[in-house]
Amino acid sequence: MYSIGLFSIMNRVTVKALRYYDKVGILKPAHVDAASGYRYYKSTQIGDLHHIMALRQIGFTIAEIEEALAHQSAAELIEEKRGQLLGEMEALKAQLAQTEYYLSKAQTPDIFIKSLPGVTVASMRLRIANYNALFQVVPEMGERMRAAGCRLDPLLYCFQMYHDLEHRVENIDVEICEAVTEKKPDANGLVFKQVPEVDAAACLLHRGPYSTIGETHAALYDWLEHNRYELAGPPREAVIDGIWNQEYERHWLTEVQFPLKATHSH
Amino acid sequence: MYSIGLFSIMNRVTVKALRYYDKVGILKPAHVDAASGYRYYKSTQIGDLHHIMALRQIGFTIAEIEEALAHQSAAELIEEKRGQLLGEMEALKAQLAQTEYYLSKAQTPDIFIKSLPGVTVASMRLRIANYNALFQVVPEMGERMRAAGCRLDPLLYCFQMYHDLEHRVENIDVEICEAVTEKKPDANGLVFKQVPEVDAAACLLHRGPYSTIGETHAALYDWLEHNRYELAGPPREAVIDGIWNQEYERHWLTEVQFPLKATHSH
DNA sequence: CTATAGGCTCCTCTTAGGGGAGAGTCAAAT
DNA sequence: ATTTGACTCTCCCCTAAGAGGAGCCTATAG
Repeated sequence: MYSIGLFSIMNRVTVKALRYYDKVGILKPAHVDAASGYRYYKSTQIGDLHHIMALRQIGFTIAEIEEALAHQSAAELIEEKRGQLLGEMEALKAQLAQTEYYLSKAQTPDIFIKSLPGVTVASMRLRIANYNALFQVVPEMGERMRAAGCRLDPLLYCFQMYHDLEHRVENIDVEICEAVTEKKPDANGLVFKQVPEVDAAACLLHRGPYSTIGETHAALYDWLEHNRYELAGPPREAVIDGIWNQEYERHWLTEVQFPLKATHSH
Repeated sequence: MYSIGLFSIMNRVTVKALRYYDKVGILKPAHVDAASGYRYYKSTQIGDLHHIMALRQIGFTIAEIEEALAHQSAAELIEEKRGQLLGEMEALKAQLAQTEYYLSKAQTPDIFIKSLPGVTVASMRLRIANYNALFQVVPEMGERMRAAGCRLDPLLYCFQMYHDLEHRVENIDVEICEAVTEKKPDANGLVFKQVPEVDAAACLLHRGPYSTIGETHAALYDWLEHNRYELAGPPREAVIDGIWNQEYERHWLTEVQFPLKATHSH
């Protein structure tokens, strides 16, 4: 019989941990003195402790250890843990790629991966000569929507999707979408539809005029490559602040969004 | 100005998180209504939030983000984070190798990596014909120690080190060590010395008689290979329960300890 | 017999928020 | 003007696996 301190030193496990394992019930001392409350361990318990520590070292939580001890067949639990570990590994690799990207660019992190909501939109898809044409088309679309009796969703998610397979500055295939509260019958060039949710999109804010938005797109394309992601849908530009809102172009704000799917690593 | 709910939806960050960022001071709302306490955010704060979320996504803690925001030069913090991530990656790889080892052996985890304490020992190094000779040598060593006036360390760490370069069953180069409270002058074959601490050793319990201890050694050698570790010193056997203690051989208990160093990966 | 080392319980603290209670507030519809 | 329902507020408790420490009790060596 060993006192807790001796058992702790023998096995290089802290006294705190041994008391905790007692409390949660995965390793109860062989004997507890009724009068003093002192815990005493037997040498046969060294094996039990080894087992617990071995499981801890492959990443089992205490609850999982409890289950493993009860169930007696650890194999499927280990298989499951292996799956978890592989998942964590992927996440770590992605983070590592990101750090390396920002270090190589000597840039402060500004690309944020988030999901995009599914929304009901009024949309118009058309081919425009260049970016400036948007300033004419968008207000006109607003007119038509008012005429159709649409109400904007308070979410205020208005964006353009670019359907060309690469970034263009002329003759652009663009779809303008504005979130609305409900669908109306298609009319006057307006098409109402449901844009599905996107699980993950890399988002980068663009500040300033439209003329330089190509740089922001380029930065995201560059990022895609370094981080082993692929585009999973047309790039979007979500308009946040613009001409109707801010007098100076340098205060304009647009979020460029690239829907993602992971490149199969290996 | 956006209410917290709208700002939350726009950026796909929970309201709880925004309140938390307010509380810890990394993102204070542009305006807080004095009467109602309502938080209002401006569109310029979207950029700040993006920055925070980008840092979070590469693994920065809130405290590190605070520092990054204050210091303004994120590069060295990112470099540091990269180092941390690489460390975590190594740990994960080790865990993964372990899970795969146990799955391949259809074995329940029982190998426990721990450090070994540095101790002052009385030692005798000699060549013995076979394992059984230990039962003669060890008690004799006890006699000599008593004669020399040694006192055993209450730690009770008594072990043999095997200096042969591979496991042997005959003509064994063994060093018997028993932890003592203080050094005495060397005499009568006893050598007093300091055994240094070992950072990491793979430990596996052997139950039962000495005759089968070779299997336990073999299991550890096998484990070494699968887990890309190398032996960093002579294997040890730490005696826990033995003939002086337990009548039946099947109750004997010995911990086999393999000092480790990591194989340089890749 | 006493000093001291070791053991006991109980409390708080750690991350980054999540869940919920109870109360107050805002904006649209009546 | 009022109602209603959706939002928002603060406050409290919860997480995992112990670490750190306070205050008190006990085992053991001299």
